[in-house]
Amino acid sequence: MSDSRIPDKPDLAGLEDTWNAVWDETGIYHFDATKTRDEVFSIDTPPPTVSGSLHVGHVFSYTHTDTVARYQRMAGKEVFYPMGWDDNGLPTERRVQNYFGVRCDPSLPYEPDFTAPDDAGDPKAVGKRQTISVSRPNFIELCVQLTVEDEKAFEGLFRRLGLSVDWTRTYETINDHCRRISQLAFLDNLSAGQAYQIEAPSLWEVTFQTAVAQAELEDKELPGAYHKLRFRIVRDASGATVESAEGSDEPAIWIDTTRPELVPSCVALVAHPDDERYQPHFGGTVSSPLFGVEVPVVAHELAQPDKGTGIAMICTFGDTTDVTWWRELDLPVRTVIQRDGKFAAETPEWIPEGAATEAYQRLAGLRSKNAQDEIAKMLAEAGEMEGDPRPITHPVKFFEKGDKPLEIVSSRQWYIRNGGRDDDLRQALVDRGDEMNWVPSYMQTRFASWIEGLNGDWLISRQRFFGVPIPLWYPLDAAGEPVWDQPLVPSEDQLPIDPSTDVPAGYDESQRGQAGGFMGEPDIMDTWATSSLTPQIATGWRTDKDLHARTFPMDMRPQAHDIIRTWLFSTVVRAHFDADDVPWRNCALSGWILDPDRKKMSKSKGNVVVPTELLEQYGSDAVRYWASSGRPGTDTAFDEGQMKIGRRLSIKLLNASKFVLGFGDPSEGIDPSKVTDALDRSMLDRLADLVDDATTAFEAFDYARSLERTEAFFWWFTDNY
RNA sequence: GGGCCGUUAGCUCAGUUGGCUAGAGCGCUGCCUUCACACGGCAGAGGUCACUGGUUCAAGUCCAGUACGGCCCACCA
Repeated sequence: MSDSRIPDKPDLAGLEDTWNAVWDETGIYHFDATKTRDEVFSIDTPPPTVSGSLHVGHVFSYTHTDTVARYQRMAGKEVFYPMGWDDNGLPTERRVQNYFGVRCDPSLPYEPDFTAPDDAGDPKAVGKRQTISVSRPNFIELCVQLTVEDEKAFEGLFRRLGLSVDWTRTYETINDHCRRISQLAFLDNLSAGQAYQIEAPSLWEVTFQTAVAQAELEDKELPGAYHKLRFRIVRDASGATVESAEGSDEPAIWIDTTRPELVPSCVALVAHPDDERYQPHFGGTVSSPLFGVEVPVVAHELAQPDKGTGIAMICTFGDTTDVTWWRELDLPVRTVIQRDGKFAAETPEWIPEGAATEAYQRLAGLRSKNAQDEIAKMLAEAGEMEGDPRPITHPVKFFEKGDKPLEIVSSRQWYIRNGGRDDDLRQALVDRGDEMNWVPSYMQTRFASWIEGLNGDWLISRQRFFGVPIPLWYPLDAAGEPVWDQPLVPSEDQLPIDPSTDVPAGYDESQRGQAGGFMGEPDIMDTWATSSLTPQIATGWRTDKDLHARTFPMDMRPQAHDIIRTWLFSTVVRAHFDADDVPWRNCALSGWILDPDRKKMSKSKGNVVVPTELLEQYGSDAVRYWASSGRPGTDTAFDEGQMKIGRRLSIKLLNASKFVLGFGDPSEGIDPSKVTDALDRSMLDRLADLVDDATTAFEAFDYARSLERTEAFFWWFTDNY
């Protein structure tokens, strides 16, 4: 250190560029792949979604991880710190569609010479131009083409923020490597019996027309209404026909339902076995209003005597309880709502001809909401509904990215076992939580309670077009029907494949869709099916055994607490199967950035604060200072005041450094044991305590505590020493 | 309905196994253009530690309960 490096007037401006250039030239953050596992600290960095832009929340949580990375490096560890970009999923799919004016059609063949339209990216062209259909491989190419620009911008911002990432180690979740790992892991799961397909009722999004998983659900409080409907009693428990007594009302059971439109798919009425009001009717039958379909009255302990009239109609399927009842009581399937969310045009075969069919035809083609209004009218006209519907609000299940209530339809889907239907596996996964250190510790409770509350396996197939394809084909029998249970599996060296354009061994393209030929699996995998493999992707599982051995299980997974049930849990499931181990030793959960606009400064600001502006205005160190003041797992208010303080602290630090360096060249070295002045020794003691304190804090991933202590010491040092 | 977290100065928050008159920063008041720093320094005002009980020589800290705020989960009749 020479005096010429000490400026007369220390200034923050340009520090980021200066040091980024040095870091780049020296490759100081490049991973040294010769270090052994115990010398390495490896980080499973969350890949941000590259559609859209980074926001202050990213700056916040990625800074936390970076402080830990830098601490570990100072503590002597070789830090493995890669970065991924997530370009799977609906947001990217939509963005590619709009940007290029294309639509993914897996039935089309790959066109190697396809180029994007000239007006790609032109906002004026959106919605006006003719949509071009392209094959899935072409669509993926366009996605990569579009996201590479975003990735550059993201990388630029992260570099400016000072993240000590190894920028030579990046991945995109849709690239060949990730598709390969994703398909490889799936095929492993398949051969181990951990992945399976089944035709079963599952939650269905009618807008996107795809199945969704339990982890992607969200409850919304919606207005609804109880409709009290009459089911006439047909037979008693002995099977004898029940006649109405002379002059009195026909004997009937009244039920309350919020979904009267599902009366045509009613398969039974259910009440609690202990409910004395309905015990006499168990084993008997009733006739559904309007449609006159005779259904049994059954008993099941899930029925709640205090809800509605205490007896419910079971429809296939109105809600997840219906699925349970249908399965456990061995009831038939009578589906009326199709995958597009509309009532089937054809009158179902179980509905009698005549008035019942006429009634059904008034519902045919309608969506649930309209059908509900229509049937309420009919029920009222027919005198089958008592009084008016009684408005209530109730929770309704939605896909977290959807805007229509989910329906339940029966379809063939792929699942990965996750303990939802297997107590031993469930317990094994809960126990994996004990093998990991949780920061903050109470987050483990969320992990465990999510697993304990699972009610089915992980549904990974999606009826979408963009994503990592399920790497299978099916032979077609002589009648041209797929033989689902004999999938054609690609070999490992073929991966990644796209069954919509690639051909299984022993077949040629001309046999696609032909009797005696083959068909590709049409579904893709859920984005989490790939994201759950980020440790495997980053560490070179099955592709770079040497690197994998030096970095896996990883040391740290930083992530937000809202995706414990999705990303964190699914990653644990995958590592449990793939490695019989945990994916990482430490889970560091970060909190949210609370929007200050909600509190007070919404209009006064007017414009959205983007991270680049913050970094310009306050400097990276100041923004990092603010981020680091948010304690692990704690939601933190966006606070420019903290950034101002951070900026002052940074300047103070530069000036104090200048002052200290003015005393001479510190590289001469000072032996602390030779310091005799009481004042000096006192300061050094205090410093040693601080180092202990900060080290302890960082070992526990508590960067905020470390900052607080260090800052306090620094002010004491400059003021008093 | 079940569970988790929180409630300390006007604001944002520290307070680690219970232990000296409860701390910091911001903001506020007053003073200081001292040669590292006015992007600074010094001094000061400001708190029934949500509430109620309990354990203890001693409780912001432990226990029980209550209230309020937030989050997660739950079978939509």
